[in-house]
Amino acid sequence: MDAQTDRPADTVVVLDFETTGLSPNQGDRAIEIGAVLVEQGKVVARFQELMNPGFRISSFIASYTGITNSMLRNAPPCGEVMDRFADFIGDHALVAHNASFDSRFLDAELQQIGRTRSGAFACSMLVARRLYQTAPNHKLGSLVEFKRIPTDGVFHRALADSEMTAKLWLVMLEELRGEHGIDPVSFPFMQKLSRTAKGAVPRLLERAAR
DNA sequence: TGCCAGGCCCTCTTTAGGGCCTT
Repeated sequence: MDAQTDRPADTVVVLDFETTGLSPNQGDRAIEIGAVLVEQGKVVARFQELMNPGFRISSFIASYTGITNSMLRNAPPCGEVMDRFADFIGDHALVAHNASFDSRFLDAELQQIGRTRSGAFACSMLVARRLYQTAPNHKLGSLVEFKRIPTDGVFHRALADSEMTAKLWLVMLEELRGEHGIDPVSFPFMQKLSRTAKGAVPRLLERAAR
């Protein structure tokens, strides 16, 4: 397996942002980053830091995340945290639930400090939409419940959500290996699966099987 | 004052509209 072009899907950084809103283009900023480094299917490192966006967060965000203005008052600024986080992710492949959201914030925050990422993104939500077409919906919490993945009951905090996303990701990889006979599962295959029309998913899985 | 995300994906589609998902 080519280390650069065909990386294994079980060695990734799974990340999750809590933010002041939905769009960095509208001035929203990150307020917390959580991530786990997964190597060969095992969590080997964790990253979690609050960061001060430089303005007060709304009561909605405080209520939604449990992160308050007083918690952020003495937190380091976004740039300082993101510089450390960029070192944490290195050139690893990246995974997030609804990756288009987290990739926008990651790239916007890195741009603020003149850094970039090299790792490609995959989206656990898009893969889950293909694999679990009978799930009631594809919210992270619903999928965790659907797959009976144990949790500590914490939701909408960055590290907890990244841990749950990592567990969901590994469950999907295990099903692709065990039930569909695809081994090894490469990161590019997961990206391809996430972009395959739902009706064509069975044929893709069949072709990829041993 | 009024407006305000963006990408994916389905369908009563493709010269479009609206729900889902993330905070």
